[in-house]
Amino acid sequence: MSAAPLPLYEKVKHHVLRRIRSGEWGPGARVQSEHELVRELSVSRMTANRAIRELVQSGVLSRIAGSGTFVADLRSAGHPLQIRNIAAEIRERGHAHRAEVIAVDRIVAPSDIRARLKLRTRHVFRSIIVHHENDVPLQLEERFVDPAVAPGYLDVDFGAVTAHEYLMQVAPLERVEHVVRAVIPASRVARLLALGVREAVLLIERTTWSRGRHASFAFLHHAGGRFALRGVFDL
Amino acid sequence: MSAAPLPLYEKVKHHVLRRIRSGEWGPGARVQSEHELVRELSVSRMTANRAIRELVQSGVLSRIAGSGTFVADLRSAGHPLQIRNIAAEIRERGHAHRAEVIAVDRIVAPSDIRARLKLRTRHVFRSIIVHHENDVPLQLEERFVDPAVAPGYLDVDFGAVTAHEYLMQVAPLERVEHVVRAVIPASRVARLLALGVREAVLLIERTTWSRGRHASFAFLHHAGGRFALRGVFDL
DNA sequence: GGACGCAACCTGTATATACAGCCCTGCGGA
DNA sequence: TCCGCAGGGCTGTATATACAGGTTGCGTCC
Repeated sequence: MSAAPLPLYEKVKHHVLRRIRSGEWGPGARVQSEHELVRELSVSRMTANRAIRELVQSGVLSRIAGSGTFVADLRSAGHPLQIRNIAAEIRERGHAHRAEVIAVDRIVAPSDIRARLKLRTRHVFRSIIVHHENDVPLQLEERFVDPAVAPGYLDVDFGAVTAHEYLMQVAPLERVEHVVRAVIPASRVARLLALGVREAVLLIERTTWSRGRHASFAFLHHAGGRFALRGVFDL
Repeated sequence: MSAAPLPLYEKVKHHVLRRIRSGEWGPGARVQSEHELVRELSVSRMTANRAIRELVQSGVLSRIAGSGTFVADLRSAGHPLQIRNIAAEIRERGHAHRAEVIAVDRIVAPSDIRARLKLRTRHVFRSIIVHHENDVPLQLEERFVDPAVAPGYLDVDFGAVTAHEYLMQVAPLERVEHVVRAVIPASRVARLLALGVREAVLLIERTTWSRGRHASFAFLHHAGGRFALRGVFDL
C-alpha cells in the first residue's frame, strides 16, 4: 500500500507489541528497560523512550519511575468512542444540515438544571433546536446555559451557528463530561424527532465547564434508528 | 496541592492553551512555530516539539509538515468515552459480579454474523451470558467467535473468566470497533435483563480483530435504566 | 538478627545538533 | 502573463549526552 518506511520509534513499538500479542509477555510482566531496548535494537534512548511513552499513553503499558515498565492489565484498558459535533458530522457525510430553532428563551431554572449547573441565579437561558440531515430530524438538542457565562446567548442566530460553536467562542472550553444512555422518548421528543413507535432514543447528557465554572448542560436526543456512536481502537 | 514543579513541556503546553482559551487564537489560527517557541520561552526545540506533539495527540492542535501548526477546528474534535470490561467495572464499584451462562454452543452461523465475521466456515461458536451486579442483571452478552481463532472456546468456564479475558489470552487483540446505539429490546432480551416496560436498551456492537482476521463479534445489551457510558475530557 | 545506608538501575526530563522531506512564496525566464 | 524552479521555513525523526529523583536489593554495621 505505502512504501513509506516506518519510523524507528514505530518499529520499537511493534517490537514490544509483538511480544505482548504473542503472549510471551502477559499482563503484569516486566518489559525490557529503555537501556535494554537501546542495546538490542540499536536505537537511541530517546527513541526507545518515545516508543514506550506512546504505548503507556495508549494504555498498553504502565511505568513506575525507578522500578520498571510493565504490561498493563488489559482488563481495565478502555476503548474510546468519540462524540462529535452533529452539524460537522452531517456535512462531512456530504449531506445537508439544517437547524430548526424550536425555542430560545430565558426561563426559571428547573431544580434539576439548577443543581447540575450549580446556578447562583434564578433564571437560565435555554435553547431547543432540532438538527436535520437532508430534512430528516437526527438530533434534538435541549441546552441550558448559565447567563453569567454567555450573556448574549439569546441573540445568537442558531440557524447559522451551532450553540456549541457560539459557546466555544465566548467561553473557553476547559472540560467536558458526557453521559450516554438509552431511553424511551417522552412524547414531545418522539414528535420532534419524528420517531417510529418502536424506536428508542440515544441520550447524551453533556456538561461543560469554562473558567472553573459550570457553563452549560445539554440533553442531546438522537433517533435510535438513525444514529450511532462509533469508535475504532487499534492495538 | 502539590509542590511538584511543572515539567517544562507542560509549561509550554499551558502557554499555548492559555492563548487558545483566551480566544487570542481561534480555530484555524496559526500557532507559533517550534523555533518561535524556542526563542520566546527559552526551551529546546525537542521540548517544544514534545509539548506541541502532545497537544496534537489530544486533538487541540493540528500540524501540516512543512507548513505550520494550527488550532484544530474544535467543531470536529471528539471527546472520548471509554468502554470498559463489565466485570472489572462492577468489581471496582465494590459490588458483586456474577456471570450467568445461558448458552455456550456451536451453531450454524446466521447470515448477518457470517458477513460481519467474514467467516470461511459454516459454523460459529456462540456464548450467551448475563452479567449481574449484586444479582441485578446489567449486561446481556451475546458473542460469536470464529472457531479458527479460539478452538477451545466451548470448554471455557465463563463463570470464572469473562469471554473477553479468555479471548485476550488465546488471540492477541489487534483492533476493536464499537458501535453504540439505543434500541427497543426484543422480548427475549427484556426477559433476560428483567427490564421494565418503559425501558430501552443501550446496545454496543463490538467487533475484534486478531492476527489480521476478524476474531469475534458481540452484542452487549445494557439495561437503559441501570447503565450509562461516561467520559470526561479535560482541555 | 535487624536496621540503616549506599550503589546500581530505572524512569523522567531537558538540551544541542543533525538531516530529510514537505510547503509556500517569490523571482526569473520563457 | 504565466510557468517553473529555487530557497527559506516548517515539521518529523534520530542521536548523544546530562542530570534529577525514585526503587530495590545487598552488604555492612550496630
